[in-house]
Amino acid sequence: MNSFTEENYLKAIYKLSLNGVQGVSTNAIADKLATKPSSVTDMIKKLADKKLVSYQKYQGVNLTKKGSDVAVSIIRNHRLWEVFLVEKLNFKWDEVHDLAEELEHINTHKLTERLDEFLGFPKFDPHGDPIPDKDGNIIQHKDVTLSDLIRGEKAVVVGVKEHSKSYLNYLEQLQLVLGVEVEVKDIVEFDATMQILVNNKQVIISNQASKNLIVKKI
Amino acid sequence: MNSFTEENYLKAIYKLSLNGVQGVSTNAIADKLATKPSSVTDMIKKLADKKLVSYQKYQGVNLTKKGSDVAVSIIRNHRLWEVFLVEKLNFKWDEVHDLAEELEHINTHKLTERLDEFLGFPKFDPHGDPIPDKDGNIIQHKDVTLSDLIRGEKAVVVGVKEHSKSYLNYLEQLQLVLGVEVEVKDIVEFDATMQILVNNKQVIISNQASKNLIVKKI
DNA sequence: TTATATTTTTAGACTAATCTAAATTTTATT
DNA sequence: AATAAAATTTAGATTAGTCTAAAAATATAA
Repeated sequence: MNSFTEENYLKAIYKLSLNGVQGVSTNAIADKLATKPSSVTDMIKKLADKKLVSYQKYQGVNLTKKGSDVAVSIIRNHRLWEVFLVEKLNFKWDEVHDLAEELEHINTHKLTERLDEFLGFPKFDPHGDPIPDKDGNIIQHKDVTLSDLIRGEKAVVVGVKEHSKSYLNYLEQLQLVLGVEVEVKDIVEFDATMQILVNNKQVIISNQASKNLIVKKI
Repeated sequence: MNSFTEENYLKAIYKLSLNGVQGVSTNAIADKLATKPSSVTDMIKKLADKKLVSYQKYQGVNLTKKGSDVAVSIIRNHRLWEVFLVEKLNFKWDEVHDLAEELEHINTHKLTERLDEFLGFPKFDPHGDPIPDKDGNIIQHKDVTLSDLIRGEKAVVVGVKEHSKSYLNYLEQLQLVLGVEVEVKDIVEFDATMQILVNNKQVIISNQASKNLIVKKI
C-alpha cells in the first residue's frame, strides 16, 4: 500500500495535471504541498520506482494509469466524506476540507462504496466539485464563471474554483451558495466589479470574487 | 498534538491498566502492539517527557491524568465510529474493528460531538462495550459471563470479552448477538460445556466460548 | 551565443519510529 | 545469599520523509 504522504503527492500531481500540463514541475508540486523542491525530487523517485509516475530528470513528472487511479480514488473518498460532513453532520461548506483531507486516506473499497450508497450516490460535493464514480469517471462541468456573464444574463451557482475558508465564508454571507440563481444587473467597465441580484437582493462583487464562482447560464 | 503511534501506545497502556494493574510492563505493551520491548522503552521515555505517562526505569509505566484523557477520547472515537459503521453503513460486528482503528485518530472535538449527536448519543458500541461520554465517564458493566450461570438461569447477552473476528463470527452463526435471551439447559461437569437455549434453538457451547460472553441475568 | 537567472538535482544531515544485539537490572530458584 | 532466568534498557543501525547548501542542468536575455 501507499503511505499518506505518497497519496498526497499523487493527488497534488493529479490536480496540477488538470490544466492540460504535460510534465508537472518540481517547483509546482513543492508549492502545492508547502514543501521543498529537493523533497519533491526524492519522493518522485520513489513514486517512479513504484510505477505510479513516469519521470525523467529535469523534465517534470506525469502520473501513470496506476498513479492516476490512486489519485482519483482518493479524490472520490475526499468528496464523499465532504458530503457526509455537510449533509449528515451539519458542518458548513468552509469547515469540511481539512477533516476530509484526513478521512480520504482511509482507503478501503468497501467503506467507500458503503458510504456512497448511504449518501445516495451523490454526483457533486458541497463545493460543486464532481465526485468520480466507482470506476473513476468524472463529469467535468464547463468552466463558465460569473465573470463571463454580460449584463442581463441569469445563471445558477454550480461550484467554486477557489476553496479557501475566507472565500467560502464570504460567499455564504452573500447567500451565494450552490443552486442559487443570480442575475447580472451591471458591470463596472474599469475593474469588472459586478452588481448582481441574489435572492432579490442587490450585491456588489469584485472581479477577483466573480471569476472564481462557477455558474450555469439559464 | 500526538502522533498516531503515540496515541496507540496510550490506548494500549490504558487497556492494560484496566485489570487494576499498577505499573504496566514493557513486555505487555510490546505484546499488545506487536512490537519489541526496546521500541516500547524508547516510546515510553518520549511519552514521559510529554507528561502523558509516569515512569521509572524497570518499574513499569502508568498513565497520567493527561494521558488517560487522551486514551479515553480515542476509545470514545473508536466506539462511536463502530456504531456508525454498523448502524449506518450496515457493516457486521466482526468487520468494523480495523476501520475504526484508523478513524479513531481523526481526533477533533467537533467531529466527535457531531457524530455522537448524529448517532443519537449511543451508550454502547456494537460489541456491547460502553462508550465514554464527552467528559470521559464510562459505565463499566459487571462482568457476569455466560459461564457463571447455573442450570435453569436466564440472561440477556450484553457484550463480549474477546473481539476476534473468528469469535464474533461464530457467535453470529449461533445467533448469540447483543440483546438475545439465553437459558442454560445443562452443563457438562467435566469441561463446563453448556447446552443452552437461544431463540428456541438448542445450542452447545464450549467453556472457552461461554466465558467470553458477557450477560445480564434476568 | 555567451552570460545570467532560474529550476532541478545531489550530497549530507536530521527526526520519528523501529530493530538487533549486548549490557544491565530485577525476579525467581536453589 | 548466590546464581540462573527473565525482563528491561542502552547502544548503534535502519527507513521514511524532510531539510539546507552546493552543484548541475535548463531557460532567458543581452
